[in-house]
Amino acid sequence: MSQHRHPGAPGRAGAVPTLPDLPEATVARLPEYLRALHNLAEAGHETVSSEGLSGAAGVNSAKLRKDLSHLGSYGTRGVGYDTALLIEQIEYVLGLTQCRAVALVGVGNLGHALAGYDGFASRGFRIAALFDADPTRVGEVINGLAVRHVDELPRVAAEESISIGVIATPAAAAQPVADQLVAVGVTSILNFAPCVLSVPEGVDVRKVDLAIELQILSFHAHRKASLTALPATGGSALTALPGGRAATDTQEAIGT
Amino acid sequence: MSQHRHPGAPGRAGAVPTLPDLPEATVARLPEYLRALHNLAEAGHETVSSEGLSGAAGVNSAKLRKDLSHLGSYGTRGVGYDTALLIEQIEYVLGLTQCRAVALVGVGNLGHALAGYDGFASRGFRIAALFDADPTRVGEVINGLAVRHVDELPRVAAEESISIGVIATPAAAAQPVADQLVAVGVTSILNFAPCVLSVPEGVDVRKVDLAIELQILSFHAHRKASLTALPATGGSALTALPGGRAATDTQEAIGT
DNA sequence: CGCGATTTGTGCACGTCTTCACAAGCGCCT
DNA sequence: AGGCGCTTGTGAAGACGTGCACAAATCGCG
Repeated sequence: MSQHRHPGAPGRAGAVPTLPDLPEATVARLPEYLRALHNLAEAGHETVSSEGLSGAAGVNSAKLRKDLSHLGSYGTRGVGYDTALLIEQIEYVLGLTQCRAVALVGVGNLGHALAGYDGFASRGFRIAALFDADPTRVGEVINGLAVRHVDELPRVAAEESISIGVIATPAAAAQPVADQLVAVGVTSILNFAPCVLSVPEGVDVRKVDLAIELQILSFHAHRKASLTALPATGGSALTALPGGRAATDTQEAIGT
Repeated sequence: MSQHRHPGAPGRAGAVPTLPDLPEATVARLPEYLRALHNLAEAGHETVSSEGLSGAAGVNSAKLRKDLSHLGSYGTRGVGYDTALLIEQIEYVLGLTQCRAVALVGVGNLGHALAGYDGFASRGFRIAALFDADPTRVGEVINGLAVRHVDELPRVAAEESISIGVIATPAAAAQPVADQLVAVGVTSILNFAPCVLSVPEGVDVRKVDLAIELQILSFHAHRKASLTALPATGGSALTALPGGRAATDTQEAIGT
C-alpha cells in the first residue's frame, strides 16, 4: 500500500520535504542504481523492470525493489519503473539536485589525480578549490584551478559555499586538515589518508583506503590458495573453487 | 577456552595451515588493526590493550576482541596483546607474508596516481607491471616502470607471477580488460571503473568508486540540512545536529 | 468487459553483525 | 601464598540486512 508518500520530490513544491530515513545499506546502493539508470536512459529505455535494473547494477532484484520501496517508489505493477522519473527521485533523495562544491586538500600524487578526475563533474560535484601545505606547490594550476595555501581555506570557504571536503594528504597531516575543514563549517569529509580522524558530532567522515582494499583481496587469495592446496588430492588444482562468501560490496561471479 | 588453535602461523611449519574462515566484516577490519599496530609498534609499545588498539583503529573494543578471537587470538588476560606477535598473526592471515605482485591496467589520471602511490609498496604490494591500450602511452616510464601495451599481458603474466589486477580504465574498457586478466589466471581484481564487471566463479572483484563515496556524503548532508530546516522553530539553527545512524564504515564523531 | 500475463511491493524467516555484560585467567603486590 | 585489580574471551540478546515467495495491481488483448 502506498501509505507513505514522499513529497519534496522534484516539481512538488510546498509540502514538507521529509526525507525518508533510509537504511545505510540502501543509501550505499542508490548511487549504483543511479549510474545504471543513466546508462539505460541513454540507451533509450523509457522504463525498466526491477529485474533489468538490478542486473545492470549487479544486485538481487528483490533487494532493488525493497530499496526503491523505501523512497516511496514510483513503479507501475506489470510495467516497471519510469527511467526518467526514477532518476529524478534518486537524485533528489541523494541531494544531487544542487551542485555541491568540493574542496580538495593535498595535491600530491593522489590529489592530483582526483583534481583531474572527470567522474566528479559528471555527477554533480564541482571541485571548487585546491589546497596544499607545501609552498612550492601553491600556485600550480591543475585542470584550470590554481592550488592555494591551506591557510587560505577560511577565506575561500566564505566565498564558495563548500559542501564537502576531500583529504588527500599524508596521514600525519590529515587530522589538522580535518580540524581546519570542520572549523570553516564543512560537515562532510572524504578521507583518503590512512588514519582515523576524530571529528565533532554531526560531521560525517567516509574513509577510502586503497591499500586496505588490496589487503582484503590478498586475504581471499590466500584463503583460496590454502583451500586448493589441501583438499584436492591431486595437488595442482587450478579449476573452479568452491564459491565462498563474498565480501559485502563484492561481486563474486555470475558468468556471461 | 582455547579449543581452537590455528597453526600455519609464522614459524610453525608442517601442520595444515587451516585458515579460520573469518566473517567478512572482520576481514575488512583486520587491515585497519594492522595499520594501527604498526603505528603503536613504532611508538615503542610492546603490548596493547583491546581498549587502546580499538581506539587507534576507530572501533568498539568488544568488536575488536571478538575479531581477534576469531583468529585464535594471542592475548594475555590482565595484560593485553603482544604487539609484534599480533602483527605477525594478522599479516599471516591476510596472506601478506609473501609479497604480492600487482598488475595495473589503465594509466590515465587515476592510474598514474596509483602507480606512484607509495602506500602499496609499504604494505607488501609490489606493482609489477603497468598496461594501457593507448599506443601513445606505451613506453612512458612511471616511477621507474615502463608502460606496456595491454596485449603483452599474457607474456608478462608468465614472467612475473601476477596475484592481483587493478583496473583503472574508463568504464567502457573495464570489462574486456577484466576478461583478459581472468584469462591469464588473475583471480583477484580491484576495479576503479564505474561499472559492474562480470567474471567467472572463483574470481573476486572489489569495486571502489570515488563518485559513489561523494554521493553517499551528499545524501547525509542533504538529510542533515532538511532536518535543521524544519524541526527547529527558531529557523537558522546551525548548532549540533541530532546524531543519526552512521554509515557502516563511517565514523560519525567522538570528539577528543 | 473479463482474463491472463507480468511486475511491483512486502510479510516473513533466516543469517550476519554488533553490543553488552560477565566469568575466567593472568600478573603484581603484600 | 593469597588476594586484588585488570583484561581477555565469549554467551546471549538485539539490531540490521537479505532473499524467498506471494498477494495486489496494472496493462493488453480477445
